[in-house]
This record gives sequence, C-alpha cells and structure tokens, in this order.
Amino acid sequence: MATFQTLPGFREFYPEDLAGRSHIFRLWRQTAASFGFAEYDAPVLEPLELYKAKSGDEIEAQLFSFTDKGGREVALRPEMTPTVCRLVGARANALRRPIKWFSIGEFFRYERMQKGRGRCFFQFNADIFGEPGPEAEIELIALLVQCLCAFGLTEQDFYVRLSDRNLWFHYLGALGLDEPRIRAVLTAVDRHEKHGDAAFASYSEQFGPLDPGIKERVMAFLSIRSLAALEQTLAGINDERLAARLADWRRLLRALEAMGLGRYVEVDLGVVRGLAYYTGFVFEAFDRKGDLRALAGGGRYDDLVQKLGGPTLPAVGFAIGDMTFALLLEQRGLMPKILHAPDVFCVIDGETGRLAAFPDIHALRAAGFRVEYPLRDSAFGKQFKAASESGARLALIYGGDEVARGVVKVRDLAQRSEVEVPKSQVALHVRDFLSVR
RNA sequence: GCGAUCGUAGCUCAGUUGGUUAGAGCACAAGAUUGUGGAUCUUGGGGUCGCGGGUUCAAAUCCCGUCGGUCGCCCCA
Repeated sequence: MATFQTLPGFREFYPEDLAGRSHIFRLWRQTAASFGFAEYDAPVLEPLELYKAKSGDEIEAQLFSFTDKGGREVALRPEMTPTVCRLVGARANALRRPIKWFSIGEFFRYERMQKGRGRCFFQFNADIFGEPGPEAEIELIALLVQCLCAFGLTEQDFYVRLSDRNLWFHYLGALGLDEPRIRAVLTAVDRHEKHGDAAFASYSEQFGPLDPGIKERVMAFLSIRSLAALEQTLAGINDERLAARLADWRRLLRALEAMGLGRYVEVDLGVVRGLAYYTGFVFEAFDRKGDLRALAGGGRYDDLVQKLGGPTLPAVGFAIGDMTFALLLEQRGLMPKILHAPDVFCVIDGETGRLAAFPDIHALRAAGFRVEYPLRDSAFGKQFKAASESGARLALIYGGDEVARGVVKVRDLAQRSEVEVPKSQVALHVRDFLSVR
C-alpha cells in the first residue's frame, strides 16, 4: 500500500507521538518563561553562507543544502546559534539588556541515523547576550537543570559537567604552547575520553610528539574533577588571567550551590566541546547511567555575533535535543501515558439524549472544558468503557429517564460514584468538581 | 563515507528439507448486550511476505542486486 516512504531519518508524529512531544515542549516553555526568557522564532531555511562562515567542510557535508529557484545557495538550519546571533546582532543597540531569549525549533542534519539521532530533530535553545560575567552562566545552567527537573528527573538521573575552554587556553599558554598547538591539544583532550592515548595521534602528526612533561600536565589537568583540585594545580602559576578565571569559577559554583543546584553540577576539565566558537565556560548534561548520548550542551561564545557581522556582544547559550531527552524520560517512566484526556465524557441514549446533551456539551466546551461524546449511538456498556479508557474524570449521563426528569447523572469515573444534578446546574457542578482536583 | 545486523498484517512474531488459498497474539471494528467500566466468547476488516531480477514444474523460503530499519565507527555545530 505504502508506495511512498518517509525520507530516511525523518519522523512522523501520530497523535500519541505528538502528545509526548507537546508535553515536553509545554514544560520547556513554562520553565523558560519562569526564568524570564522571551520566546522567538526564525526561518528554517537560511543562506548557506551563514553556516560556512564559521565552520569547515565536514559541517557543510552534513547540511541539507541546495540552490533555490532564484539561484541562492540555501540550507535547512542545522542549529540555532548563528541565526539567533544574526537576529540579536541586527538590533543589538535597541534591545534591553540582558537579552534572554529562547526558542523551540526543528533542525536538520544529513547524517547517518543512530540511537538518539536522526536527520531532523527539535531543540530547545536558550541564550543570554550582553552579559560578560559568569552571571549569565549561572542563569543558564540553572535553567538547564530546571528544564530537566521539571519532568521529575533528579540528580540520580542526570548531571551537568562543567569545564572552561578559556582556562585551558591560558593554562596551555602558560605551559609555553602557541595557539595552533593549543587547538590541537584541545582536540585531543576532547577525544581522549573515547579514544584514550590515540587521541594525541593527530597532534603528533602535525607538530611531532608532545613534550612528555607537558603531556603529563595535560593529562593531570583533564582529570581535574573539583574546584579545590583546580586551585591546587594553578597555585604555582603566576598569571593574572588565570587568577581572574578562578575568581569566575568560584562565583559560578557558589551561586549554583546557593540555588541548591550544586548536586547537579560536576567540575570536569575533560570536557572541551569539540569545535569552533566556544570561548569560556562550556557545559554538557548527561544521563547518570551513561548509555545515552549528551542530553544538552552549551557554553560561552563571545566572538560569534561579531564574526557574523554584528557588534561585539558577549553571549552564552545551550541547547537540549528532543530525541535523547525523550529516550531518557521513557527509560525512567516519566512520560505520561494519557496526555489528551478529556475532562468530561458524555454517555448518551439515542436521539433524545443527544439533543438534550448538545447544549451542555457546547456550553462546557465554550467554557474551556474538554468534552468528548460518542458520535454515533452505541450500547451503554460500550460508552462507559470508552469513557473509562479516555481518561476522563467525569461522565455525564443523558439517558431517557434523566432527560424526562430534567436532570443529568454525573458519574465520578475514578470513585465510581454518581450524583444527579438539575440540568441547569451541570456546568456549575462540572466546574466545581474539576477545580477541586 | 565505513562496518554489523534485520525486513512476513498497524505492533510483536510463527511459517518444516522450496510444495495447494500465508498464520497467531495484541490492536482495531461489529455482535452477544435497549442503562453502568480495563473481562469473556463469536465474527470481521486488514498482507503483491520491502522492491527488482535470477534459479525451479513450484519461492515468504535458495542466489544476486537494490531500497529501507536498527546499532556501532566518523562526526556531533
């Protein structure tokens, strides 16, 4: 039957699937709003140049790109950051600081599919522009943690690894490495967790073997897992920029501690976040079991707005992907079973009952209640079964007997108890019942 | 781009050394049931066995190709 197939890596959302997705989006929106972030949106299709500007061939290879009918080179957006930089950059002078924005959008990457990765996916993105100090990181890491906790996840389920590219840069500089060598070492550090010593192979190819003394200190540095260890390692080095970074670290960790979020955050200098544009703190959220890919990632990118043609504007941001996150919620049984339950299900006997029920059904719906009824006549037993399966809390019964007496029987489906209510008071009764909860 | 593995109903799968009209459970629908709940029973709809080619009297079954799913590698903005 299915002559046409969904394109590889693309997803369809049947109502049950969409219900789960909407549930996730709803809580993300709610959480971002409670932190005072404003929602924005932007085009899905962008000039190819926007992504070429800051990245290499590898990334271009994973873009859905083509030439449009006007001869423009365009690409489906693979991420939000360049777009939001352009938006903010274009009006930077007119926007009140701090600029706290979020969005939920779909993104596209032409990749091979794997667990938690497809060719299209949704991301929650949150960014703060115009704040150079760690106050921006405090706000964003708190938001990230709450975006996961809002679903019932706890510190048993996930944690945030916190690192600092800026610190790495200064530290490696203090060890006497120049910038190209520093970048090569950072690439090796990024891969070290997965590949072990082999991660340094590419460095050796470019620059010859890394000095054993330096390598030892790199290995020690990437094993740092606490602020105390960090302070101790840097104690012997006299460099004011390193001292200033340490002060930022203390402010950041103290603030998160004060919010009660210390248990979610782990210092981990082994994280450097592979590519390009991060310039300061970087962080990634993982599930504790470690059998899923990263849940979220972000960091500071103070140069990007300018690189994309805007003014100098410091920025921090992160993104949570929907696929890995949904896998985690399902694993932990935190995905609600019924997400579209009506408030009220009507049980109706014949045409007479139907005509009696319609005014109430419409009035309740107009008042904002979710009301369902069988479109066609069917046996009461079936209707009650349907009512029960729908997840509705109340059944309104319009039988011949009730209609004749001008009443409606209201059944509490959970308690299996019934009361009769004069027809004129149905809406009131329903409102009272449902508002009690 | 590379590798492994798998494609039979909406889902999970069975299908003998190749042999008549391809099966089950779940799900869906109808009835038993003309006023009370996740039960039971009966019945029903739904499949060009991913697609194409080959071998054969005969292919879901064997061979080749291809498309797709899943999981890794690369990459992960």
